[in-house]
Amino acid sequence: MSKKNQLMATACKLFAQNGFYGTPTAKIAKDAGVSNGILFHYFPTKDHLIKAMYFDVKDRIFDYSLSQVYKGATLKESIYTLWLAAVEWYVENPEDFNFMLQFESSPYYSIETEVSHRHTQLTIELMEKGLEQGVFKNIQPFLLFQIMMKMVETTVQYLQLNSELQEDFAFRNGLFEVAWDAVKK
Amino acid sequence: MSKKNQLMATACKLFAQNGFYGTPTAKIAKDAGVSNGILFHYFPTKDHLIKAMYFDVKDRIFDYSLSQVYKGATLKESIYTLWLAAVEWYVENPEDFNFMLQFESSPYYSIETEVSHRHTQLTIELMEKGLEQGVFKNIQPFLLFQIMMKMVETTVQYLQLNSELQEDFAFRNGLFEVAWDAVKK
DNA sequence: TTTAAGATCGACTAATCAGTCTGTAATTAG
DNA sequence: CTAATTACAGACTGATTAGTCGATCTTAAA
Repeated sequence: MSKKNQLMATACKLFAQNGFYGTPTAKIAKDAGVSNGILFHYFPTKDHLIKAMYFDVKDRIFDYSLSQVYKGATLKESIYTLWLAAVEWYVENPEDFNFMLQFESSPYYSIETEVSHRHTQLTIELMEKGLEQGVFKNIQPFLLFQIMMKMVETTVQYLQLNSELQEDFAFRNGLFEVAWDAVKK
Repeated sequence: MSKKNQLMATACKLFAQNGFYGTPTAKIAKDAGVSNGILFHYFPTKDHLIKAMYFDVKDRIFDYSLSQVYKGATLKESIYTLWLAAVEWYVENPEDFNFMLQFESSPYYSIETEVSHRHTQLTIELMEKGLEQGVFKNIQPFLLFQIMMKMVETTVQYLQLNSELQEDFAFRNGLFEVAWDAVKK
């Protein structure tokens, strides 16, 4: 792994443990096994690092999600696949999850950056399709997207607290149905 | 307002704007119009202040919620009232909302503190009642509680972005039905 | 009136930390 | 082979900031 990625991975872990506030750049560099200077070589400021990490996580989830969907899937299948991919990614990568949680409720986050990402756009397109087909309640597509994503959050958080359920497919499927029932007409 | 409350209110606003990280204690004291020293007279450390604020907000919401529920309400009515009270409180007090959002995804937060609060306990009791009556899907009461609370979050966030909907009762009711459809059998 | 306890102030400090700087290896290009 | 660019190290610093401290004021009890 490149030192840049090493730094981001270490930062992710430390941020999840101690928060942005409680994590000095020096410690990130030290734990990553690189020099202090190199951090600021790749990221002009700590804030740049944090923002870069956000896009990095988003990108990785998006790539994984795309690898899971298949052509010819029905609308519900596609949404299910995207939903589940997000859940599984976060269960496998809890640091990513905790980082995102923190980031999205911090002053760094803005809706614009969220909406601009391909992952969001793809999901919203699916929601629009569902609205056209009349399968969803009459709710703006972005809000539908938010509702589904919040259910991902809820699911992952619950799985973190009850790790014995992490292999339980039925449980996850059940929670997808909860999310689906929420938005379906 | 006492200086202690003055400090908490100011801290709430500043934390919402700049995050825990970006808000020095000196600025909190200055903006609150009190001395630096008095902050540490009431709160031994910045962390104590942050945790005290969490319980303060929780308490205030709980008091408000209780004032809204009435005896003889059906189960769904009670849950609706609690749900709506939370939404309205946060819409009226956006700093409280942003503070809680940040707090609950920070390392300060733990499930134990959440569960120990009367507000959580009351809501969970209602969920248990609903399970007995067979109106909910077969899901642990705490998870039911989480799902409802996440829908509060989603609703408030959306209302913050679309302030023209803040007076729209139909919209809020609609979103409660979304939440209800999610958990009902 | 005296006394004690808490409230309030603001200057001060010790430590921390984001970001700089200078110099050196490694890599790439010409 | 050489020049230039990029990767990397780690000591250093200026600014910031959490928390301290002693002094003064207020309140209320005794």
